[in-house]
Amino acid sequence: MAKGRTDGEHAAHRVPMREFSRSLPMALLRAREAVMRQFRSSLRQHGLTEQQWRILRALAAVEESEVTELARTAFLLGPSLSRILRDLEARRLIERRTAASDLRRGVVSISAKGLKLMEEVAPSSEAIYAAITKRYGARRLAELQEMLGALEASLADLDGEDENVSDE
Amino acid sequence: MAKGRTDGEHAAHRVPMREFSRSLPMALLRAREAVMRQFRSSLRQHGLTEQQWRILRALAAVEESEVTELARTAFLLGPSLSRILRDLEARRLIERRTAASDLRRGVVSISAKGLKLMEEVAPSSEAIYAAITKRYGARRLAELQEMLGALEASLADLDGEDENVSDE
DNA sequence: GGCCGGTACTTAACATGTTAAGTTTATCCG
DNA sequence: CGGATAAACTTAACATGTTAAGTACCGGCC
Repeated sequence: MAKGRTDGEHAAHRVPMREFSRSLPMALLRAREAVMRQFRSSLRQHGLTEQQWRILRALAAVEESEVTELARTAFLLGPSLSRILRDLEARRLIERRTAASDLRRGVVSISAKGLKLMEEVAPSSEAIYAAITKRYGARRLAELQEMLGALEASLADLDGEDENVSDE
Repeated sequence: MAKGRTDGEHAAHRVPMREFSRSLPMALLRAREAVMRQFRSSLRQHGLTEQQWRILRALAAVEESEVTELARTAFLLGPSLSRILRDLEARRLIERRTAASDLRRGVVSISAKGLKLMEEVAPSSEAIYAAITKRYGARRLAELQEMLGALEASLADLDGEDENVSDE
C-alpha cells in the first residue's frame, strides 16, 4: 500500500499533483524574475520602479493616451495605474487633461521632463537587453517570444467559459 | 531630417528603444498572467491566494522545511513569507516549531487540515493544468519549460558582476 | 565568560496586485 | 426631459513585492 518514493523527493505527504518544480506559472515567474533582476538596479538609480518605467515607455510611443487604453498597453490594472499616474504627475513626468468630448475620460501624455528621463535610462536599459540577448542567443530569444505569444493566445478565449467548476 | 514612421506606430516621441511590445519581461508577464488567470478563481473559491497555494504545495512535498529553505522553494522573499506563514499558522493550515539545535531557525510543516485543503483544491487545479496542456500542446509546453529554464540559467551568473554601469 | 561579526528571521515602510465600492459623466429609452 | 443603466475612472481594503532596519541567536576569538 505504501508506495515507495517515486522520484528524488521525500514524498512525505502524497497529494495527487505534479511536481512543484514543473509548474508552468513557476517557470514563468522564475524566468521573468531572472530577467527583471538585471534591470531593477538601473531603474532604481533613476528613481523608477518597473511599472513606472512601463508607463513612460508606453507613453513615449504615442502622442497621448486615454487611461483605459494605457492600462491595456502597459498591462496594469486600473487601480494600480491610478496611483502611479498620480505619482508621475506630481513628479511632472507626465501631463494629464480631460477629454473635451467625454469628461469621464482622462488623457495622459509624457512630459518633456519625462522624455529627458527616458533618454537617460534608455542606454543602460538597451545595453542590458543586448547582454541578455547575447547570452541567450537572439534566435532562441525570438523563438521564446513567439512561444510565449502563442501561449497567451491559446488561453485568451479560455477565460470566463467555465466558471462553475463544481458548485455555487 | 525628420524620419518617417518606421512602422505601424505613431512614433510620437522618439527614444532609442525597442518596441515596447517586444519587451521580454512584458512577454513573460503577459504569458504568466494568462496562465494564472485560469487558476485564480479556483484558488479563490478555497480561500487561497496564489502564494499561499505555492507554500502549501512546497510543504506537501516534504516532511518539514526551514523557513529560508521554504523561501527558496516557493520563490518568495523573506518578508512576504513571514507574513503568509503567520496567516497560514493562524488558520491552522501549517504547523511551526523552532529547531532545537539552532533557536534562530523556524521549522514549518503542513498540517492535516492543510493537507485536506490541498486534496480539495488539487483536482480542479490539475484539470486546469490539463486543459492548458491540451490547448497549447504537451510537446510545445515541455519545450517552453526547457527554454525558460535555460533563460534563467543563462542569467544566473550575470547578477552582481557589473554594478557600476556608468557612474557612481 | 564576554565582545563581535554573521545568520535567520521579523518588522517597518512604501509600491503594486487584486477585488469591491464609490463617484462622475454618458447614453439609452420612454 | 428625466430616470435607469452603463462606462471611466478613483478610492478603499487587503495581500504581496521590495528594500532597509530591527531582533534574537550562533560561533569564533580574546
